[in-house]
Amino acid sequence: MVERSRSRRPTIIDVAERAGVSKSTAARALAGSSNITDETRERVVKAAAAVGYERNHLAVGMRSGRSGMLGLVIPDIANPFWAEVARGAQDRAARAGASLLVFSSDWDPEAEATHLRTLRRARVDGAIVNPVSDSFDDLDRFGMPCVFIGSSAERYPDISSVGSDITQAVRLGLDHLMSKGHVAPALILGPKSRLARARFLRAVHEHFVERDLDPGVLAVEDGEYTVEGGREAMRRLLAQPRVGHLAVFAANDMMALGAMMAVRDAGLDCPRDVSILGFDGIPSGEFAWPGLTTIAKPGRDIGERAVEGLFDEIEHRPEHRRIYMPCRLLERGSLADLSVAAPQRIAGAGRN
Amino acid sequence: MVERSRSRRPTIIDVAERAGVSKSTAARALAGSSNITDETRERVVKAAAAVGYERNHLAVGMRSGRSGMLGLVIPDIANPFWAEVARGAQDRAARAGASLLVFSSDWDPEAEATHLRTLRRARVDGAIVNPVSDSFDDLDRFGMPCVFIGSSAERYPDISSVGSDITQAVRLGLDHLMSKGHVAPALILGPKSRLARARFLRAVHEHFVERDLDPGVLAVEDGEYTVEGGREAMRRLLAQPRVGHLAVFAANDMMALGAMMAVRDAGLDCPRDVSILGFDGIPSGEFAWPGLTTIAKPGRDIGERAVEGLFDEIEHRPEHRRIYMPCRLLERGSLADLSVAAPQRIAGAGRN
DNA sequence: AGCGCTCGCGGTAACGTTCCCATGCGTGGA
DNA sequence: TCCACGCATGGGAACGTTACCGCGAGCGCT
Repeated sequence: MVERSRSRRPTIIDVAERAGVSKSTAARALAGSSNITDETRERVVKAAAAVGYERNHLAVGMRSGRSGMLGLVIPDIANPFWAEVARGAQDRAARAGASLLVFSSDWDPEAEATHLRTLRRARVDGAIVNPVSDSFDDLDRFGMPCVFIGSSAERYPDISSVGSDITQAVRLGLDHLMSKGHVAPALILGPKSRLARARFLRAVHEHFVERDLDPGVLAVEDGEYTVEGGREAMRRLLAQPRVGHLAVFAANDMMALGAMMAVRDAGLDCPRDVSILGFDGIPSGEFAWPGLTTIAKPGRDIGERAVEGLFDEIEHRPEHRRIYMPCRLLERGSLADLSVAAPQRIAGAGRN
Repeated sequence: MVERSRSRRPTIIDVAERAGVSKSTAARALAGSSNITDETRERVVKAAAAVGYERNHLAVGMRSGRSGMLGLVIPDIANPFWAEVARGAQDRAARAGASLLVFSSDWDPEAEATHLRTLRRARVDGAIVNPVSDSFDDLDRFGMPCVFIGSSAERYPDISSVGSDITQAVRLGLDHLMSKGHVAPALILGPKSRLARARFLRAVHEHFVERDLDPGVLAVEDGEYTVEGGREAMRRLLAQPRVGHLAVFAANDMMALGAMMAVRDAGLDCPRDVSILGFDGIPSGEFAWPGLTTIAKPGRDIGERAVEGLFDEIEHRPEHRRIYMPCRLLERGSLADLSVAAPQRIAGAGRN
């Protein structure tokens, strides 16, 4: 049974005294390292258990310069994608015996700066950051080993980063759309200021050019990365004159769900009249009706790889690698199959 | 401009030297405390800015016994409800200048114990825990100020806790159901082992008894707190003979969404044939079709209050309070209104 | 048998901070 | 004019840990 003093947490000195050795010996025994008699080690370990000793990581950190803590600064932990990233990072860190300090920046550069300062003061060994601003000059604001997550990381060639492979994801999506007979999907994209938008668009263009198709014919609508943004974008799309079935590739699941609402608002049916493909893989897509077919980003894997990259950075193995994690297709019900079901419907579909 | 040494982070001694004072004076100046000439203080502050000094919280923690960090152990940060709790806790902690160490236990008591040990070693000032097991004996495993979250906290009278007010939530739900003409809803509850289930059921009974109704007539199905659990429970419910419209009150939104799927699987329509009321307020409910009417738990508020309670605990203001946060109704589209549309249907409704 | 090496252990310094106490100077009152 | 008090500052210890160095004993090799 553990004797727990009411007043003070036991230190290694308490352990040493109880074991009848010096604190150096006790430390060595507990570190499991070299030059210790098995008998002495056992005595120390027993004493440690008896007094309920638990190594003080603050003191260890002070002495070694390693706190065993990592920072994670993401836009919002309550956002399902970022929660997945956090979960992956947390699991990977825990497996390496590290802890994770989590902060949400709410897409606010000032909050981000505050949190980074807090992390530096806490002497975290390094930080994983999704930079909220697409452009900021002063990389000194980090002042510790860092790994970036997301597309905006591209702007900082000196910092290694982990993100999803947007190019692969877009190709996956377009191929799937084509396999279902949707040759020229409309695009619902994010704000022009965001780097991810350019990446998405570039991938679409490449894919079309490779197939000798003209990407110029594609309708494009921009919006905020929100349900409302997608809803409005879809409204504008539906207001345009068109022939036949309408297929939409949204750059974000929230927008896709918003688009789905707009379709319903307009008295149309998804997937009968409009097909919608999302991008993210958030859980809500599963419960929508129809289920949202989407390209899922591997949020958890991204978090894990970011931690691994951060360890590399901390150990001064500066691979400075830019890692793009592959995405995968989540096929649910929001895409009509124009290719097989009813060829005659292709002509007649979407009479509106 | 900040001079940042390649090698070493500046300490208070660097600041003191640059300002031409002793480290005691520098510390006093930076602490903003007593007995310092304005001129000296200014010189120190300038020197600190010049060398880019940032107080080492590890050292502060060692010296003061306060690390400025709090622990949060929840089942799964990737679960939307817990992510909300984490967000609230994080914001409240940040407002008090504290950082949050987040861990996911995955409903595994062993993982929970490991994380608590890690938190103790990190010398967090306290921890917020959702105890995964409904019963565990050894409260010593905490060994630091603690606040519990959730129903299972009820078993530990010595530890203050924060949770949602299940009684109020159930009444709110039942009142709303009755106002829509659903007098005897079927219940989809969690596993019998969970304390929350008993709380829920007790609240239902009280509510019925107060109205001189017999709670014995209510159909009850149990299941895991998952989509699949809800789906199966609903399947069993639909297999029972019944007359008229079926109303269901699920103890959890995931189960409610699963139930909605089962309704669709059976070729029925929600809310035309079956009304479903959920409990949690997860975002996915908004995107389901129809939108899930539900009782929303104030996850964020719970996280905030838990941190406040933890501060009380740390400051030895042992209020030992049991706080129940009120829930609110989120009205969407999954409930049929039998009271106005077709009064004659009420007679036939919910006889089962 | 003697020398040297290895091994087990103890002592001490150092990490960066804050707090307590001492010191010295200036000022006001008797 | 002298003493006492207050205030700004400096010096040192302590928080708990680990790394380094040194010492003594034992053992093996020449």
